[in-house]
Amino acid sequence: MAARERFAHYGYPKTTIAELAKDCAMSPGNIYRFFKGKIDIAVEIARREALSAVEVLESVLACPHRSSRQRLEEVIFADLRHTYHLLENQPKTVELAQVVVAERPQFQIESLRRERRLFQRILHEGVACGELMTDSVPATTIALHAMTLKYRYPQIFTKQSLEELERELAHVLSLVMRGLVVPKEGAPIPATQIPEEDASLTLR
Amino acid sequence: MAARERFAHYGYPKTTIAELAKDCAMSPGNIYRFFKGKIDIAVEIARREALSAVEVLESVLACPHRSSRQRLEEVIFADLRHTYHLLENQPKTVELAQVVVAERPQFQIESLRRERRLFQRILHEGVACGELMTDSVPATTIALHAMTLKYRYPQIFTKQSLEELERELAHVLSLVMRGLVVPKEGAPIPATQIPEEDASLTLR
DNA sequence: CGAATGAATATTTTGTTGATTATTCACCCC
DNA sequence: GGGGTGAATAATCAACAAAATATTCATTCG
Repeated sequence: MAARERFAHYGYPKTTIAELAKDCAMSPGNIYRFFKGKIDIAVEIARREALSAVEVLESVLACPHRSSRQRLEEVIFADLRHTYHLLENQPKTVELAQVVVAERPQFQIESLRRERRLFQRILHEGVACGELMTDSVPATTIALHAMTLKYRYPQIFTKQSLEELERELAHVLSLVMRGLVVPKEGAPIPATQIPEEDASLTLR
Repeated sequence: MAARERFAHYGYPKTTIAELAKDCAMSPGNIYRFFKGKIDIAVEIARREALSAVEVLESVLACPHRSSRQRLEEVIFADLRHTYHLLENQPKTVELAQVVVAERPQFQIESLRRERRLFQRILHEGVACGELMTDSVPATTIALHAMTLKYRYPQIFTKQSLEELERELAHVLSLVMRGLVVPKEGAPIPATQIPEEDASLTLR
């Protein structure tokens, strides 16, 4: 359904079923053979959006020559940048997401769960190869996810710039990594560096 | 102005200046000799509320026989419990706070700053007595504050119970303390225990 | 004259109505 | 008969009027 452009351009409430039907060369009534209601169209669009965003993040896992710490950090930074740019450049898409979450709370829960699973996978890997240490991977996953919540919903509380948020996130990660990373032969655990903005991770 | 009861009972929008004036045995016009507008009355109430809340938290600092870690943890837990109970039992007070923040964003910024200062004081102390270690107290303060943001605005994103939030917070603190606490003679850093709910810290 | 009033005015909220839009469904076409 | 239509109906939104309320200020009071 390429008519998601309409939502992105005119916004969810201002887009009518009649218009959508016309785009698809259908009658309004026929739309309801594919979707139970208008909101379900939005849900489907948001679902694809969310899946593709996670897929992009997963590409970080595929990169070789990266420590688990780096992977974790890059995923979290990429996430911050992605939602930040969305908020700035695609306000209508954000509005769509808000409508979906308001109407279908389950949607958000599942999105967050997907993201946590990504964290958990990286943590597992890191523990398995002796790079990270933790008593309990699931508990640490939840903690890590909760600690970085602010960077998943930036600009909701504070109106900070991306640069400020990145600097702050670097401090947060430095602190948490000191309790997570296995030190190398007495050397202190280095502070987190803000990674390069990777076009392939933030584009769209 | 004891007529704050009205806001707490009927809510900010449903309380009229005329009622407030009657409570004070005044004419409506005379209120404006004391407050610039209706919102300023709410600001004053919220300000006192916020100050007394911080004062209560500061009483934790006065307690002897407590490590810096314990103090930090107790302040954060007390904060979570305080706002959680407020949200449950005093919805009108929370509404008041939201109105104030919406109208006067500066108010929230200053409340957060006060709280951060409290964190910073504890951190300083801990570093001074060799109990905690960090490169930079200010940076760590900001990081700690950001990491615990979820527990300062509970139930806004998720609808978790207080018990869940406390368990989660304990994991978060365990993780961060491993990077913050100076280990004692090779012994591992213990996990965070959920402190007793101290009536003097959560009452009202 | 400063403190206070309360009627006058400005602003915000509430309620109502008409129009727009979502959804259903009896009916048509291939 | 399955896939589709579009008029009929229900739900929602937008615009406007009426009512309630915040704020001002000329006037009074002590």
